[in-house]
Amino acid sequence: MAATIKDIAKAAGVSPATVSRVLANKEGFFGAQTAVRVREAARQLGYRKNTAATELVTQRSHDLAVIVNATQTNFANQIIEGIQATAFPADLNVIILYAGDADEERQRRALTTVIERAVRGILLLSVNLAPANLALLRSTEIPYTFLSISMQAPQTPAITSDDWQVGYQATQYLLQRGHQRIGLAAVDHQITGQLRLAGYRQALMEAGVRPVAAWFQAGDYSYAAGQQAMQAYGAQPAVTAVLAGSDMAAIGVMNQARTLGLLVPADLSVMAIDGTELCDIVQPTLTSLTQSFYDMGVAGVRRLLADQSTPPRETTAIHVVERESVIAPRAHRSDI
Amino acid sequence: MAATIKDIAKAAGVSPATVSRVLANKEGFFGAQTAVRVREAARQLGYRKNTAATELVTQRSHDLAVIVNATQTNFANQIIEGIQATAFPADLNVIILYAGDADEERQRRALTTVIERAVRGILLLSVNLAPANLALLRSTEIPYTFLSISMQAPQTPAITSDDWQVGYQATQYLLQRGHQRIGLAAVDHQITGQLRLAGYRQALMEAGVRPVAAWFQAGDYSYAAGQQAMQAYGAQPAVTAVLAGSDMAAIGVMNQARTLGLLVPADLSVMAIDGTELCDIVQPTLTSLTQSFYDMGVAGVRRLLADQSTPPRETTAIHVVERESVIAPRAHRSDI
DNA sequence: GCAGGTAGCACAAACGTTTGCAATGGCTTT
DNA sequence: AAAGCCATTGCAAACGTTTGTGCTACCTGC
Repeated sequence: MAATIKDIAKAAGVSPATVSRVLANKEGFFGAQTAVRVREAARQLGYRKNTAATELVTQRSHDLAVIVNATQTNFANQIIEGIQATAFPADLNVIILYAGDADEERQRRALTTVIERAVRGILLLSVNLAPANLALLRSTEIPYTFLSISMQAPQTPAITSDDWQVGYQATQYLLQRGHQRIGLAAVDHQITGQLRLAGYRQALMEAGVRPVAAWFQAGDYSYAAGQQAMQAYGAQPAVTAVLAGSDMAAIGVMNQARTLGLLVPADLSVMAIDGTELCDIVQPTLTSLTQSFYDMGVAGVRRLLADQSTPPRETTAIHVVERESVIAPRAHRSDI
Repeated sequence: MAATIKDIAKAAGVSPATVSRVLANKEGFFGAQTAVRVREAARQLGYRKNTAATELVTQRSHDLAVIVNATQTNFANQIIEGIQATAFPADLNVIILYAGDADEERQRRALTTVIERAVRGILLLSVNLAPANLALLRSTEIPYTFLSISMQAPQTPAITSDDWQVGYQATQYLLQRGHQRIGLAAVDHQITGQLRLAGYRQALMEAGVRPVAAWFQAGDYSYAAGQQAMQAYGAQPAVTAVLAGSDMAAIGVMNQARTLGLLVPADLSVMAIDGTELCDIVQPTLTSLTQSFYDMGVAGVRRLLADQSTPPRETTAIHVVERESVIAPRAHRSDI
């Protein structure tokens, strides 16, 4: 039914080989008027290239796969934008697959789909791969890189923020605004959370503040985790500021604080980690430690295109964006 | 390098045909111990199926393509969840492509990518296809369906909410709460916005209210569009309630209202169309006309799997979810 | 003891494309 | 005028898989 290169060859009175060369624009391999005839025939017949056939013979795909976890991290779009923008000029098509963060089976299926397609590279977008699936990924020759979060296993290539610095710099900023009793909420026990916690503690220590265990409320970066953390701090919180693991978590903290009768930032300062557009649309707007998600996407594609010679771990820039949710604690304010 | 079924055939001492049948589990075509030998050899060699070869010979893909516009509509995830949940049991892999809503070239590229891959079906997720691209899509034999928004062209299959009812029911709800002067903000001039506007006007008329032109502020469903609409209503708005085209737009309206010194809902009620999780995390929480996005995804896949015999247009359920952002207007309240 | 059936497997064609190699013919160079 | 070159094209193999057809050996039932 669908027209093939042979049909065009017949219609244009040339061989399939020539048709292939014309359609692929292999300059210098065909005459000008031949090209015209071929292209016209192709148009007439409504020819569509058969990617499967091409990939079979060339042994090479033009696809770059992005695997995203389903629990929608709201910064995924920014990373994907960066990926697209970089892949496009390199003549790569970006295809995105959703895998459950929790569901190992769905992860496996997404993975095998792209592996069997022999894509050019795989970008894993804040997905925590089950060990078996990581092994599966490693067993192929397809280059891959984790984005935004890295795996525990040391040699897995990843492009992330420097999470230790994330914890450190955010905490430093809060200290600098006069806070001492600072909470850290809704970061997990994986490597990302551990590093942020370590940076946070270091910043406190350097400022001569002994971190108290209750200031740290672990969680999974979700809105609910933020709520729970705030609930744990209570209506008379020991802390004057809370650093939340994500924008969503920060909003959870804020809303729960309000429920407890606390005003943000008058009674409690809140700072978010991520800095997506959510920070701007929420009231009060959220001061954040902002990550360069777009750059992560760009760097991810670059790395897949370049050779794997680059060091496996790479970080992108972070910076503090001041908005409304952080002010000096009561004790430091003149209005007391 | 990569092992093929021929390698397995050699290793297991059978023909490639048998290997293929074993690996495809074509029951009754091979002996039990043969199967064991083949599978073991495949495991040993780290065999990965070559999808390109399979698709070439079977002339059939197991992929279902979803094309999403880049301007991230925050309900896309829900639709995709519905798609995944339905596609998974049908043994379909879901691959997602981003196309710009504005960028015709990116649209075309996403489209040709999936067309040349001969996917089983194409789901277009709130994307407004340029006419040339719609023609391209139509020129293939691949079934497709628009989701969430439909095209002007009458015969394009689509699964959406009944947008007339969206406008009608939301307005009715506001009327019922005592509002008369009701604004409609940030819906576009395309078919979706037109229908909502028509439903809105009908509801007003039935209640004996003559809609005033200035009550309607068109826009593109974005946060900024919401802000602009509210700016147009001004600090002494003629309306007592605003129905916004999306959750994001509603938040834009609310924030701008606050900037103008208006309290929501005390001074102005705001109602959102969509009802995503944003409505719950914002302060005050947003009363919404909620769409069944998950169901849209489900219905979309069903339609592609079933034959095209079903009517081209199909709608999913809508309902009002009451939250905090709508109360009776001042004039109706006892506290005046 | 034989016709007919069946289980298990191999052969080979086919899918649509790319590409190394060879062939052709015209032109330039000496 | 022979030799060489270049532009243009065709031939045919190859990519890895699926599947219709045919073959062999064994079994069943009479």
